[in-house]
Amino acid sequence: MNLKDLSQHLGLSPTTVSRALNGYPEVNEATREKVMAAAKRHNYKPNTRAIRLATGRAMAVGHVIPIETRHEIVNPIFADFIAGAGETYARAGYDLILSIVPDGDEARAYREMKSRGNVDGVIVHSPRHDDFRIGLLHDIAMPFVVHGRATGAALPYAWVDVNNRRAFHRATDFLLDLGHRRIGLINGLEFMDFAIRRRAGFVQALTARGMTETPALMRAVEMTEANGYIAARDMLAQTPAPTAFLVSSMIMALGTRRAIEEHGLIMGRDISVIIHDDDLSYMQNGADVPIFTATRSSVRAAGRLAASMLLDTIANPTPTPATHLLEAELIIGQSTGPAPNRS
Amino acid sequence: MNLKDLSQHLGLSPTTVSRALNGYPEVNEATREKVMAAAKRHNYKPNTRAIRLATGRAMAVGHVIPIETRHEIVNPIFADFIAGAGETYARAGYDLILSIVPDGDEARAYREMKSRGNVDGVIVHSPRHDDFRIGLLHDIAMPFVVHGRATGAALPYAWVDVNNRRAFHRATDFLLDLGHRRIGLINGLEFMDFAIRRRAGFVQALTARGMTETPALMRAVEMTEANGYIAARDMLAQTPAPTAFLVSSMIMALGTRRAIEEHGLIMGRDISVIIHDDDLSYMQNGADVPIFTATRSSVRAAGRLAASMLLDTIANPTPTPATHLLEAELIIGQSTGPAPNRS
DNA sequence: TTGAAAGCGTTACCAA
DNA sequence: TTGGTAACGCTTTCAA
Repeated sequence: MNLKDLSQHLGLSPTTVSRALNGYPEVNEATREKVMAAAKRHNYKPNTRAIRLATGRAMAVGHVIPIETRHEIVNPIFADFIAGAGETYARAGYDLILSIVPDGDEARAYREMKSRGNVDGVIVHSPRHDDFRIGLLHDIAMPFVVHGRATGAALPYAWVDVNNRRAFHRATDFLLDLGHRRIGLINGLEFMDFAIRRRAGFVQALTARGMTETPALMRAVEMTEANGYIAARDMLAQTPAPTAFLVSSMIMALGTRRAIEEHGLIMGRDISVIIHDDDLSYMQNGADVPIFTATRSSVRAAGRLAASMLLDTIANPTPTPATHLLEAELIIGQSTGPAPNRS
Repeated sequence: MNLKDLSQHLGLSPTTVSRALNGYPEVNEATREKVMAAAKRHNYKPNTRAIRLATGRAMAVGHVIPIETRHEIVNPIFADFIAGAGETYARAGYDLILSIVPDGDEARAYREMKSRGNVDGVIVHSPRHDDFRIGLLHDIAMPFVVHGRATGAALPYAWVDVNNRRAFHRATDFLLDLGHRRIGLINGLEFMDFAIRRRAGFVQALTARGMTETPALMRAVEMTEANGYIAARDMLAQTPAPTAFLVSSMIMALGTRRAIEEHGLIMGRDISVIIHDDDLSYMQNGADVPIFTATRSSVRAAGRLAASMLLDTIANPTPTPATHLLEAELIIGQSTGPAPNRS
């Protein structure tokens, strides 16, 4: 059943039927109702391919996940975020195109998206510091919203981000309140924007209490289980050892836990650990709080927000990009106790 | 730059240019070369929207992730699998459309995809036992490949699956070889196909050694951290307690670990744990082996395989669906030791 | 308020 | 081997 069929059934022209269905004001209300009813009755769905060609819009948004091909780093697909964005797209009749792009030819990939015209805009994930994609997308006039921030970018751009700085400030405060004085920071590599912000929050919290950061208790490493292990192991070997850890990802925390156990300590009893991870799709909502404390944001809501910002931009391009900083939600597990009385 | 522009530049008809570019045999080689050169020079990319309408193909594949809306269960987005599939699509010029579908109106969603014509086929994720989607997709003539299996389905269908039964058989064997005699199975709910197969493998391994399964040491629960905790806690409270656990997901294993620690035991020293999880995108490849043993498959390769099966089916529909059973790769962590000498 | 016709950028059929 | 023309299913402009 296509538009022509439907209009013939109704004894109307395709034009009128199209207008009725798309809510144009100039159509007679009686006609509109007849058309709507018939459309529903015959289960008419407009053909997306035809709409796309006729309107010149792709009715699709690309989510671009860059993957690091040189090393074994595969960036996560931000499941919660994307699920949230998907809700928004579905409501607006847009498709979500997931694009896994090897970092070697990202520029080519974006340009091709543009010239092939199969997306109206993109969400940029995993921004790096001063990310080149911002300039590129500007150049090719591809609407976009960044999931995260890219400090150092010369041009303004729209973004949605979790307040990483504040999250780490609060997490650090929390540990300081418990009496911890030697807190180890296990952070991601600091070419990633969020890693810089997280460290800043950590340091600020210490400074605010008249303390200074100890370089020996700070690591910035590739976020892998092995590196989480090494970082924690090395810090635990110091005298005095840290009494708490602040870990910048779930993956690294697996390694951190291993080091702690190898050291003969029990996490949450002998040593406190706070983990921050934005992609907690593998943990459940609500009651499923792990043994340690986790700081997290409403990632799904962030996805919805970013998506509607992008759709807005596509509909009416504005010179001043919108930005949204979301506060992370702090979740306290049961077993993160006070600082142990160890020297 | 579109086809018309390009053909005018060349002094040829759009028809000929199209044929030259698409490798039709009837075009003069000299002409073809001229056309190719001009296309490259002018950086001509055919407009996807037009191709789609003209050919009637969507040049896109849908990956449908059902989400459980009644409970808080959000099915994972199989990052590795999808990344693998994405590679295949990219090579073939297809888009990957990620579709998050609330389980309430899945049928509607599939029918709409069909009538709107924005995908040529779909990958079905997270099949349930006797999944209704197989019949549905058959009815609406939508090509599909299932990621997993749906035992009990009346119709034949194409699938790619990990050999869950064998994986659990081998994992159980491994523990038995270490001397364990009381092994707790913490499994997912058995309306999910893989959960049934995993239990079968576990039971078969016991049976093969003349042992019988102990119902008190087997749980089938919703795969959450909390349930992993409860299951393990309850089993540990029994006398005699299990000396090992076989856990059916990473999420549940977090809870299992918590229960073990609360019980005053150290995982890998006092008690062995094997975790099986197909979606290990958050662990890195290679050396990053956690403290416990993990059984995993080459999920990315499975995604590539499923994708090319689907593209084949789309290109030339065959009555006999292809099926592929992949062996899981067994990864041994350092600390899973022999059975403790506890009664 | 409705309709006819052109157009979107390709492919595909039929002639030449 | 090449070209003209219709077709894909809608939207949009222009007339009525």
